[in-house]
Amino acid sequence: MQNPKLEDVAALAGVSKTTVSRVLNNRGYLSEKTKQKVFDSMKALHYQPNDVARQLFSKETKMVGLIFPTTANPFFGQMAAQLEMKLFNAGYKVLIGNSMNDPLKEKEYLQKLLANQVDGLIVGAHNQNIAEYNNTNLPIVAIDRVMNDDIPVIASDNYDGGKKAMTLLLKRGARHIVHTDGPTDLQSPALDRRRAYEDMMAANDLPTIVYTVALDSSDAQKKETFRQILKENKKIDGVFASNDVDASLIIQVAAEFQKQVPEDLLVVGYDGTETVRLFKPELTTIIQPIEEMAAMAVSTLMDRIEGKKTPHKIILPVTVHQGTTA
Amino acid sequence: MQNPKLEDVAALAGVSKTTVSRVLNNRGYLSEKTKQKVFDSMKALHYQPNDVARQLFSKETKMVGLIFPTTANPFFGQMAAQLEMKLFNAGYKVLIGNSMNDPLKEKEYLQKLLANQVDGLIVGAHNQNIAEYNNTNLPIVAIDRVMNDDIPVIASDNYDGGKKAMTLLLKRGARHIVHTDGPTDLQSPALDRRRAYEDMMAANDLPTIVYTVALDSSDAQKKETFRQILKENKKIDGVFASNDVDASLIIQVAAEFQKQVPEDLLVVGYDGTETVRLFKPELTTIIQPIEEMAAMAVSTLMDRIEGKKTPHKIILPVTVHQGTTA
DNA sequence: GTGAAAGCGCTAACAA
DNA sequence: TTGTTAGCGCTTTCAC
Repeated sequence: MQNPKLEDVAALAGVSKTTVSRVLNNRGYLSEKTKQKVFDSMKALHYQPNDVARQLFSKETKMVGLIFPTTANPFFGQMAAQLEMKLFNAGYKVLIGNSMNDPLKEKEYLQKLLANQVDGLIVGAHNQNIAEYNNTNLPIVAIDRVMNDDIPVIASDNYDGGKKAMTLLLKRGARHIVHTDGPTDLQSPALDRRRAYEDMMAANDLPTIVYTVALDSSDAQKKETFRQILKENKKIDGVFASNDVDASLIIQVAAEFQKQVPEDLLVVGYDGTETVRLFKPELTTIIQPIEEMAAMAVSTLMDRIEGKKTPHKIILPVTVHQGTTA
Repeated sequence: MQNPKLEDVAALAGVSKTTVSRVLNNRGYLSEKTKQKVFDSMKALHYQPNDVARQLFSKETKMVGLIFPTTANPFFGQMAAQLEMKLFNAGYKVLIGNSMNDPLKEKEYLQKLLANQVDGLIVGAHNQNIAEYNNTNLPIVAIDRVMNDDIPVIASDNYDGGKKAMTLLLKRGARHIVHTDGPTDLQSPALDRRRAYEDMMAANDLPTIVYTVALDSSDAQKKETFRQILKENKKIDGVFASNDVDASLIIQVAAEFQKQVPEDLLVVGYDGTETVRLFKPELTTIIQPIEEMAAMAVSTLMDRIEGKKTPHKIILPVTVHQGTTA
């Protein structure tokens, strides 16, 4: 049999659709007897209200779209899990899209999510020039990404994180420090890490050496870049990587070059997910407060959905995970 | 302004709703001129069809629900990412729910997803006795979990994986081998790993030592269990852990006991995600073919949705990642 | 306390 | 080639 509908319940209980709807939503005056009859009929038919019909009427879906590069990356996987938990507690379901750093895919997702009438969006993906984000007045919150003046950004204190990382390297005596970075044309708060690097190097009269790593390059391609770094910079004695994946790859490549970490090369990563701290506790890294960021993202989105004013930028503090690599 | 609807487009273009709908779905005969008029009006109004209304009519949402323990775990994070990609390519959106190994939450999710009229479900969560799974004739596919006779299971070859792990340990001379396992009351194909362990130990006339690790215990709690293991089994020289997280924790605990890996203790893990191979390449582990499993799960689900018959059990081969821990 | 009827935005028979 | 009308399953005025 097809799924029973409200009408079937009404027929079985011998009441009108209105009454069943009232019981369902606990609205208006109802005699106990009627209520009971209706409940019994619902049970008997295994009745399940159809949310799609409700959504059409109420014009809200209680769904939030998440657009992230990929949950396969521990940072985003953990962020997604935290967001999902907090949205669940706020009564929202989560429609997820992994953009894989592909602008086309991101655009398609955005369209699908809009078509699906999501009540809000949390974006952690990193593509440029997706005009559609501006064409909508859907509540949106960005994570670690500046989208436009109207979309609030949740970020960790990237400048301070960069300073902390550099302090570690400089204290341990590194002088020829390389920084790996994402594309600089992205308006990302993560650029503050680079600024901190540059400022600290300048303050110590040291020349900066920055390599850009494309977001969509494979691990193999990244390794090739890192081999290049080691070849081109014989005196390199420190690396401030913009994330823990890059840091790990660099450590692997360093081994190929017979460079010991930390003896010959100090390495500091970035992100400090639980996963990396579990699997690679020796990696010194800057911990982003994922849970707090998720909490702020969700509460900010809820504020937006309720039409409240929200700050444009929310910055949360980072901490250091002291391993042995720096 | 509110989102424009089909009617607004029709009015602006000076045609009927039907015509606009036809243009939208490219159905029936339409003059080029009319089409153009309609397209222009859609552009002018930034028209976006409302999928909720379409879903109500078509009775399909093109959404698939995913119920997993948590995407924060690399195995599930990668599995979710792969499933999402493949479902996207098949034209489906993904509603995700992290059960956090909480039966109540899993039940709530299931209800929400059913209410939301998802077209299918892929379940990787591990709770027992959720009757609702049987009460529905929604197409469902399970990953690494036996749910009932009617729900197809996608799993990797756990028995062979267990054998491979044990072979590694035995070859390197381990004799007092402990196995850590999930709860045995779950009807999980992962139990085959344990069977393989028991069979191999028996074949070598060795006594089995199995510890059960609750799924919802924290890393700290797990570590406590592992300290116990080392205390209670002074002669232990090998561990076959049921997953890489446990393996990592055991290695950490072993260090507390001044046990060197692999000199004093051989360790083999399970799962072999890209993440663990990146962050902890030294860990010898059994690689589950996540991508292939995701592909089979999706194609099986599609078959189910189309009403085709599907095999009840699909088993995919595992491989060994040879590190230095065994 | 309860019901009849209209409508959420869309699609598809059936006409024209 | 295009329009009229009914209806997807639900909620809510408004009337009794």
